[in-house]
Amino acid sequence: MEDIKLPRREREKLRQRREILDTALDLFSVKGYHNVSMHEIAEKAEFAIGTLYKFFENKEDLYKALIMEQSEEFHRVLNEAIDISGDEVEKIHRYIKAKGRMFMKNTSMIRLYFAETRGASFNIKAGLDADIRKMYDGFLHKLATVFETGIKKKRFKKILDPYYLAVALDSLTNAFLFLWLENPKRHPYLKNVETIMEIFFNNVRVA
Amino acid sequence: MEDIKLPRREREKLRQRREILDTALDLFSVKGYHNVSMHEIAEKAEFAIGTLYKFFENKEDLYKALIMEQSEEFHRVLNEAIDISGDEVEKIHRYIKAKGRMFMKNTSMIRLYFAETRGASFNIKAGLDADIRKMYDGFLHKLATVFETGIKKKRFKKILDPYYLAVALDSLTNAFLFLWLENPKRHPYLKNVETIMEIFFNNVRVA
DNA sequence: ATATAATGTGACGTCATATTCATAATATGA
DNA sequence: TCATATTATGAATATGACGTCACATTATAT
Repeated sequence: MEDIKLPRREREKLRQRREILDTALDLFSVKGYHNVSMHEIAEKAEFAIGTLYKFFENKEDLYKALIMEQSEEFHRVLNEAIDISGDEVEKIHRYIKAKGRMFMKNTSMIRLYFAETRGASFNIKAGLDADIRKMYDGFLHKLATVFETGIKKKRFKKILDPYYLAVALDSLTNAFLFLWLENPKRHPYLKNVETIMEIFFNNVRVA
Repeated sequence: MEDIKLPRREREKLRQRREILDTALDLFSVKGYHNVSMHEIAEKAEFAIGTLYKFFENKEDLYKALIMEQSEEFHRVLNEAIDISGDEVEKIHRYIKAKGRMFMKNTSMIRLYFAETRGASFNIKAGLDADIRKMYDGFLHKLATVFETGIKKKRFKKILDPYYLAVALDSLTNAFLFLWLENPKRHPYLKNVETIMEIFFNNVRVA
């Protein structure tokens, strides 16, 4: 975060770049990659077509820049949630809540993010997908270490591979966040944070 | 299934239609809707372009026919798994296994199916999405009744909304099936069926 | 065997969209 | 202020895909 002392011209450029990306995010997240034209982005962002090509090689390049930026922000927040100190259950609780906040703060971003990590990403020919998967899996492994530590400390049962626990928890949070996306009033995520904790940490079956 | 006694010509037509759809499935599931042209489908299926338009109004129509057919088959099998008699845990076990079999039998279909039900479906303008969601949600509600009955019979704790239990279970199975898709040797689903049952029916936390 | 109907074909028209580049507008600094 | 460099513009071009339709091929009936 040391972008404070750039030459005026450079800062101006960055600001324009940001405006283009923000506009593109709005459009892509609602209509999808193939249903948004460069003209549309240019018009909505109030730039000429040519200007877009000053900032990005081509449409795919613009899209990649957008996705990478958003994904990095998303993962930064999630990693932070489990990095700061606390016991294992706390960390997990924090992660579930932080993820929820990220969703609520920017649903556009989320829609795009999931188009890339979930449903096979058909938008972009190659490269991007792999990068994001790597970040995603990196986070899952980190989450797995939380479980691993919990098991070592005998807080959690040692019945399962920690990585699988991480995968399971991640998928549960996604499921409830999707419910929330579809119908926020009917399925308030904050209430369901506890549901997730229940499912994960308590028996469903009667002993 | 009473298509045995159609006039020869009609049967021939159906066979051709099927060939087109099968080819389209291969292509769409790998490259996505927008990266497959009608020409490409025609060529791979060894028909002329014009012939495709004898069977389907347009590209979108072809795609819809494909998705609906595949989705119906998928849900037919899942519904069957929880319809036949047995106690609630058995039904759930059967569902998890049936879903796994469907994945393994036809991964192409699955990729397409998830592109539609998961990641926001940007492919098709309207209509299809809603139909599939409806089928999907119908199934979830049916799965929920299994939990509901289980709770009534005091097999399951009454701590959670049965619908949420269904959503959670569905999402867990998806997560492990995605793992399997990515790396079948490393993450064999059949072994993970038990993992899923463990997570769902046993405490993770030490009592 | 021939006429007629049904079906299959693929070159081509049309259109949408990505990208380019000559020119205009603007900024810089002497 | 004016010459020069930098940046923005958008009309024009290149590309590629959908979908049509006049014609070719094949099947059916007399």
